[in-house]
Amino acid sequence: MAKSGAPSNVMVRGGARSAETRRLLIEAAVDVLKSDGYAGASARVIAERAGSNQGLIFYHFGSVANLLLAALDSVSTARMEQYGSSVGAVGSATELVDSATEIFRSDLDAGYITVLVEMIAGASSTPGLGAEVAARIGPWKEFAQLAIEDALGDSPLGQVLPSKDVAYAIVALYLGLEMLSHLDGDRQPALALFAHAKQLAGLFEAMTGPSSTKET
Amino acid sequence: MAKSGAPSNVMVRGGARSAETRRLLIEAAVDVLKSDGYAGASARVIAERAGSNQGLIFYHFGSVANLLLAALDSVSTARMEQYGSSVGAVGSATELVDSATEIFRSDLDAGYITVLVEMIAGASSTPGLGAEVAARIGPWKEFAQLAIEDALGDSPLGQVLPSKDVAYAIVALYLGLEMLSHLDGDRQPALALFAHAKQLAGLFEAMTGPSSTKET
DNA sequence: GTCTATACTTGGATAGAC
DNA sequence: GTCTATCCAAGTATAGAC
Repeated sequence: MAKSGAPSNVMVRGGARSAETRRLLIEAAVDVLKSDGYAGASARVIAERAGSNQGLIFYHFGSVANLLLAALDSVSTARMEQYGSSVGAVGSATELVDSATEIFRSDLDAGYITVLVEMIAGASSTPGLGAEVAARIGPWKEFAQLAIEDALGDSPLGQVLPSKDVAYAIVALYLGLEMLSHLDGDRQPALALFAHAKQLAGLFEAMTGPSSTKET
Repeated sequence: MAKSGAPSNVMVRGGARSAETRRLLIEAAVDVLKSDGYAGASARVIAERAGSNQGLIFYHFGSVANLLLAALDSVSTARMEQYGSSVGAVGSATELVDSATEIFRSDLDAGYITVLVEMIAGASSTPGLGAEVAARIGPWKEFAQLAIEDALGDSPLGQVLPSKDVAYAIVALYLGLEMLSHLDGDRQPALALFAHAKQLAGLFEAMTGPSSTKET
């Protein structure tokens, strides 16, 4: 039963050729999600952008939805690898805002949040997809929560606001800001908000005194 | 040239029968956007839910996208009529949060924000749709801005934070919270946030003194 | 003027070629 | 094992019936 035949439902096949094809398709899927959204992400369009045949999508991933989930995974992984290190470096509210600003700007330019938004919104149209997407947002929330706890954990504000709820809000805000920025083709208003947030953070730190910052 | 014939690109036709068909189609379009999202909102699906013929969509609206825009207009209008009166009644930060909470809960149940989210996310896939949707978000931003100015206009916080930027953030947050709530099928985390916001508003009012509330 | 039947296009999925 | 040619369903749009 070892080397036997017909493509099963379970993905991930052996050959190096296969891996390369998969990589190209995932890359193209991410690209199409960014430019044409979920509704425009058909097997044909994705395959064409990958310079590949549309049938391969069903061979390698079983369905378009599965490929799109793989694309979301790819983006999530890339993002976490990119930012995972910068979490620990945060020590105060202003630094947290600075870090968040940089991450948001970077995410916006890379189109990471676009992919996430399109997958969330698109999930409504494909039965079963919602749960899969929901499961993949966990890391995004956890990442935000970790950053918040690192920065505000033992400060007065940290006592009042549960980090989990705040993380939820931050992720929601990211999604919403992406949508509006993307729609208007103008990221300026969103970035202006981060500038205000930094002002507020500074104000808050001044009010509660320098002792509120974490010392390692 | 008065009573002449062939359906032009410009919509809105005369008869009462026509108006009724249009109404049914718009209603169905809103419904389908809520349940199946933009990607699932095809002419066939919408027409079937309206108990109507799919060809009528193209006769009355010229394209599916135009019908969906009409659906968005319908939702926007209904929402503004529903909440327009409650804006003036707000006099303090806590009242503003209370009002916002109620509006958010109502929006969530009615599916208004779902329609908006789907249209924004879906706009990526249809050329030209983005600009149309963007133009229709103006009122939502203005509504939020007006409410904020009413509540915070001459308070200390109102001096620091430009109402336009804050309104932008609020709308973005609404969109994001809707997406997450909708995806998880759980509105509890989002509503918990409003509870926290009320705490903060109360804290803020206590700090700045009762003089910061508006007197009419 | 309003609506239905039909034409044509694109999309998902697979049977079969290599 | 990997990929391509082909099938059928679903989509948009319109020509023509009422």
